[in-house]
Amino acid sequence: MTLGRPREFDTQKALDEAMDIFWRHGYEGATIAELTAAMGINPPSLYSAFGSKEGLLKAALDRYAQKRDAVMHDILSEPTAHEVVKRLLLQLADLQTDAKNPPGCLLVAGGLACGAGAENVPFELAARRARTEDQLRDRFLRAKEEDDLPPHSDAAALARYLSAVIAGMGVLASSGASRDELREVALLSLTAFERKAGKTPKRKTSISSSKALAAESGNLIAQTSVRTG
Amino acid sequence: MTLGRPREFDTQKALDEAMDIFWRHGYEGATIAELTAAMGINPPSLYSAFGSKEGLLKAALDRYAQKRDAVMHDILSEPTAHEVVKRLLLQLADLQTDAKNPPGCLLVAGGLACGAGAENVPFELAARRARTEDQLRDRFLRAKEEDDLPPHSDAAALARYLSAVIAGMGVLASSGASRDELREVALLSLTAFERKAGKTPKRKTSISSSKALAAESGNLIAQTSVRTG
DNA sequence: GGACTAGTGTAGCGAACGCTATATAAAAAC
DNA sequence: GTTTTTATATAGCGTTCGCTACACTAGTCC
Repeated sequence: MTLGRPREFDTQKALDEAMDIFWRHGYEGATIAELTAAMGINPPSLYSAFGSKEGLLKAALDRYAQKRDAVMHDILSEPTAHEVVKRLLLQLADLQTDAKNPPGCLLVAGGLACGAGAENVPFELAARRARTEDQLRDRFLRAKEEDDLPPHSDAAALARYLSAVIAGMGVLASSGASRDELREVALLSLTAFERKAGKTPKRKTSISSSKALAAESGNLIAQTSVRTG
Repeated sequence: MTLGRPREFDTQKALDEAMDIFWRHGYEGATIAELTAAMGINPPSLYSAFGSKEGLLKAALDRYAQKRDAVMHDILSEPTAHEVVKRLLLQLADLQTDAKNPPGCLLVAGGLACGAGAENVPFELAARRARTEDQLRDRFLRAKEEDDLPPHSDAAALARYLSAVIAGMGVLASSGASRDELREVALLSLTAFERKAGKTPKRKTSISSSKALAAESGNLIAQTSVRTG
């Protein structure tokens, strides 16, 4: 034991609860009272452990990144860029609609635009999103070296495109899109990573989504109008 | 003149200013003090004209939709789905990085997740986003009827995919992406709307972005790391 | 044991929040 | 003119915000 009275709460469990609140209500929408209630502690414990509300957010984001990196590591080790992207997007469709988490992505729902006194929160979230983009860019650069992607392809642009799709899926998910709807978006996004006919014998579905999901399309309009209402 | 003392401020100009504040700081980050200062009025005038902070947001969103519909009307009248999408995405890349507005999209930056007492703000924004998605779906249904899109294509899924891309571009823009970076995303997104070889003689660039933008790719990594910093 | 260090619970700080009571000013109605 | 109606400016309402002073407790160190 280090010194003084030992901490009575589990830091990581508390951070998981804080993460959930930030995710669900955004940084500015999450109040200290709500956070401490969810974490099962009192304000002084929060401030002695994390310094400030923003410090708590950063600690929660670190934990978020930690979990995400574990997933990303597996995905990035897929043999081809196409498989990396396909698995990444389909897994994100699952994660962003997983009932264990709030819908969408913490790095997007946390707050894209904040008020006075929280100006660097959007910046902080953007930095975390950029990390994933950088990982993808590096993976695509490797794919070019391996002749997996054509030499004229722009790894940075492809990574940025994926970054946009991922964020967009997060927005859709946070407004109630279903898992299958997100999977359709994922499969359509994949089009940009398909080798064109003549280069390789492989040909995938082009404009429509996969057959497996086609049956779902009947009620999508109804679901869309629910989101609209 | 109707009755009583006439209003001294221009409602639409005031709404434009309010829109700017909501756009820049989000719903929860925008304070009444900041809004009234930007609108050049005092709180009682705001509340007599718009009822509440949320009422002001809705009025600002109505004005936003009004401007957006004017743009959408022209775009949707392009002859083919491909041209609709191309013009839409490229124009959005311009709009979301136009110095006359805050970066990104009000319907995304306004608030994806809000705290207690503002629960229906994210819902309201989602409904406005869904409207654009519905317009696109209807346009793609028409394109199918005109044999402009293949009969097996899923208009709703394509519209949802675009909705994701648009939102994603908004996220990127709000974290400082440049106009050219967004244009690259737009062109890559367009891949999902290209007829495949064998169907039509036309062939566009496949994986890399257009040649016109290729020259920009050299400093994109640097710009990305600025976003990261 | 006593000194020291650090976490916990209560209770509440000052500031900012969304919003409004009140008095006054500017127009139409008569 | 007087009355009626609505907008404006000042000033401040009650509440909630992020955060902390304080007293106390649970440990290590000697």
